[in-house]
Amino acid sequence: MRLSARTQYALRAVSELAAAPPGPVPAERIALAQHIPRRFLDNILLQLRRAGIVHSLRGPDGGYWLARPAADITLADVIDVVEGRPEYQADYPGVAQPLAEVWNALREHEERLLTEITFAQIVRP
Amino acid sequence: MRLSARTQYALRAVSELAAAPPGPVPAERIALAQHIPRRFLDNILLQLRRAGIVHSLRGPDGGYWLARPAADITLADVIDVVEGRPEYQADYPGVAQPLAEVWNALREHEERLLTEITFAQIVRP
DNA sequence: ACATAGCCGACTGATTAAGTAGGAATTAGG
DNA sequence: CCTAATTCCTACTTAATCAGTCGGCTATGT
Repeated sequence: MRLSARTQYALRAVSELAAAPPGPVPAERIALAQHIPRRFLDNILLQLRRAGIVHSLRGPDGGYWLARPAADITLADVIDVVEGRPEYQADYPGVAQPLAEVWNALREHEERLLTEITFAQIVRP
Repeated sequence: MRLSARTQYALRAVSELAAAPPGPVPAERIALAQHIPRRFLDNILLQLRRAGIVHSLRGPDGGYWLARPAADITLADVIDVVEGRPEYQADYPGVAQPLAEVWNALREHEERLLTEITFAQIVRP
């Protein structure tokens, strides 16, 4: 379960939005709260917006907020956007073939967890 | 659960050794059976030998074999050698803190599976 | 108008991944 | 001893990915 810094930042940013009271949260606030490099965060939030995870508003009192209720956004939703769907295929010849089933089992377990946990659960443990 | 090509090759090579009758198996044979670039495989087998996973013998009729019974070598044993132990640490401020526990849960499940499955199980499913 | 935000593509420097190259050392058989 | 098979070892190369950074533009509320 390797997650890039970018992905972890994205998850933390969304957590921050999920925990915030309604209304736009400026990127600056998120950056400070989660110790994320400001410019990099911009970049990530842009990606999340394009994917429809968050909405945004420019100008004073602008910022970002969740496009859906936190209970409807799973960890997998965010990871998929930032990390991209992993193409998995196994060409394991002969005796090594059973290895592929181990990866499948692991991947499924991972998938199940990540699609079950929402940000509502994260911010209210 | 991201595994580098190197790691997957290592696991497949060990599987091949686990499935072979007693006696040295030349790298060439493994490379052919598993479609692994020959030189690269050399490299990997060297690492496995240094880690004490396999033994080797040079010269004609030389090759590699498992240092221990296949039932005593787990997937984790090989992965740890090739991939190196992952340093995990989480500095998840504030509301994002619960994320860390999700990673822990995933990592533990992964760990459990990988340390339980041996190459004896892989080659005799 | 002005300050405060987000929007956007391009760029950079460091690290890792995936092999390759060239040859030296060892072993068995004749 | 000679030869062929095979492992051993260091170093190199090439491409991709990662983790940001930069410069400037655009929208919005007061």
